[in-house]
Amino acid sequence: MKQLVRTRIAPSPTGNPHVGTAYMALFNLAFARRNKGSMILRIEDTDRARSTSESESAILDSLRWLGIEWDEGPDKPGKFGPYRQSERLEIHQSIVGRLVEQGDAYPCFCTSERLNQVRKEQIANKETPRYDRHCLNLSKEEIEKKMDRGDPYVIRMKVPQEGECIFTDELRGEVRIDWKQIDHQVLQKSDGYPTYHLANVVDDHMMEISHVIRGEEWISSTPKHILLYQQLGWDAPSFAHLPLLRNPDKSKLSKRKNPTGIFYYRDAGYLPEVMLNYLGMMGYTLPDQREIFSLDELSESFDIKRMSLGGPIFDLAKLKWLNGRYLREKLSEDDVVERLIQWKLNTTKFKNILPHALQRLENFSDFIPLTEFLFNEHPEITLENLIGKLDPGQAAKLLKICEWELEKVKNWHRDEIFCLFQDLAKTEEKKLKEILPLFFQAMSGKSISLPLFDAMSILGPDLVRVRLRKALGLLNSEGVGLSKKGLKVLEKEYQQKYGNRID
RNA sequence: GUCCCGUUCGUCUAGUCAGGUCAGGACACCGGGUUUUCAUCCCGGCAACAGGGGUUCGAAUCCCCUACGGGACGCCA
Repeated sequence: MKQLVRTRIAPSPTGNPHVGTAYMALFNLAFARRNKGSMILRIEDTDRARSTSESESAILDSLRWLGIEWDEGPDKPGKFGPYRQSERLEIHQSIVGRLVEQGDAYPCFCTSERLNQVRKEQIANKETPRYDRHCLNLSKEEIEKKMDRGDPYVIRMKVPQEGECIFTDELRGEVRIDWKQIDHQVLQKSDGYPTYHLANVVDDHMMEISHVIRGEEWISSTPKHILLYQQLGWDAPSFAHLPLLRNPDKSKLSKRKNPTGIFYYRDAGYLPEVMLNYLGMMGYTLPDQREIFSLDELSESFDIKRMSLGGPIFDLAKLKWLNGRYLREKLSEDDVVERLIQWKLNTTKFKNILPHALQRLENFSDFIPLTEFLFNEHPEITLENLIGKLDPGQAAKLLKICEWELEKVKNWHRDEIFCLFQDLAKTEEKKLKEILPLFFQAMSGKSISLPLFDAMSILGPDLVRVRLRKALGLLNSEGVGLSKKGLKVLEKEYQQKYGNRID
């Protein structure tokens, strides 16, 4: 009797929906459909500090926009819920309790300061950073004493000292990793929430996931997961690790180097079915090698063994070409009109824009030139206009700081952006008026345009980030940007003045 | 640094499992044609089996080593 195929995607709601998530979702879905199984969407929100419900709904929206459908999820109750890990806390804690009782896990009272110190020393001694098992052999009395005192603690897993973990990756075959390489991973944090490793094993088991299809980045922690399955007496699912999408420099796709937000592509005017089609040709070809295909066509013949394992570079040029082909081959003219309206040429969007444009209009024909940059993926900018009266180095610095600061914006609204610029000007000891032309240019390529903060809020974080980066790129290519050294210096300075970066 | 994974045109890839066609297609690029411009479209061109050893009559394909690239090494996922 063949086991029912159940796959899952497990995004963590900690930021902008990422094309990598869509990439994994696509193949999980294709695999599930091909095998008449189901795909589950599970929200991995065990990081209480970073998870937000805005991000969660953004992820759901972005996947829906792409046409990715799940059979069970937080919005689609099924037999195996809840589908949000934060709502499964009791389950996770009881399993952790069981592991402790069995002697497969133990409490650890080490402070993060101590851990950092140990890690530092290990790196200095050229050792592999790893938990030194300081708390492994605490006596019952000691543990009780510390707990009674209310000392914060985590629960760590116990890992064999000898031998190796051997598991089969569906795509790569046998993988062997020495248990010595595996750290005594934290299973439960001091706030009582499980870590990914614990929660994902427990939930995959309880949700009867048959195939774990995830990114290559997880290979090295798979032994931890296998061990947990063993300790809990559960059968492990099959594992298939897909290659990671890459930047043009071959590093793992990151928003610092590439637009990685799903909404970037939506807002820049790409069709969702093109995104899926394009993602589908990253690491995969249909047996007949056709290049234009729908999700259904992909699913119909999908064979995971056909995945190629080299990390594919996400190439905007080919994506653009593909989108062009859909526009002129797959859609009728009526369709295109309809989709164009859906995109930005609609009343809602115009109503959004008009208040900021109205004072600057004399007749209708002013509207398009004035707002053109809101509809343009890449407005043209020139070095001279960009810099204006600023010193080029200063301009580069401001753009970079702004890019970093913008990452901290929680609610992408005019007012918050305004505050950010006020602080920026103050901290850099400039008048707001002095620094704004730079950003007008970076956003619109013009000096006559809409109010900056409103324009930025309409553009959204993804398009804004790319524009800032493009301006920075222009400075660099003209040899007046930030050098590598300059960037390092700036980073330090930034940290002092603005605090840590997040990205 | 340690471990793991990977490597076919600049890019996405076919071919690898079952060794035997000048290594095929697509993007990009270059050239030509159609088009009042541009784009589309059509035709053509450039361009790769990372390197070295084996096994074999024969290796992109099987084995080993090296190099290079990537990933992991968090109370992130």
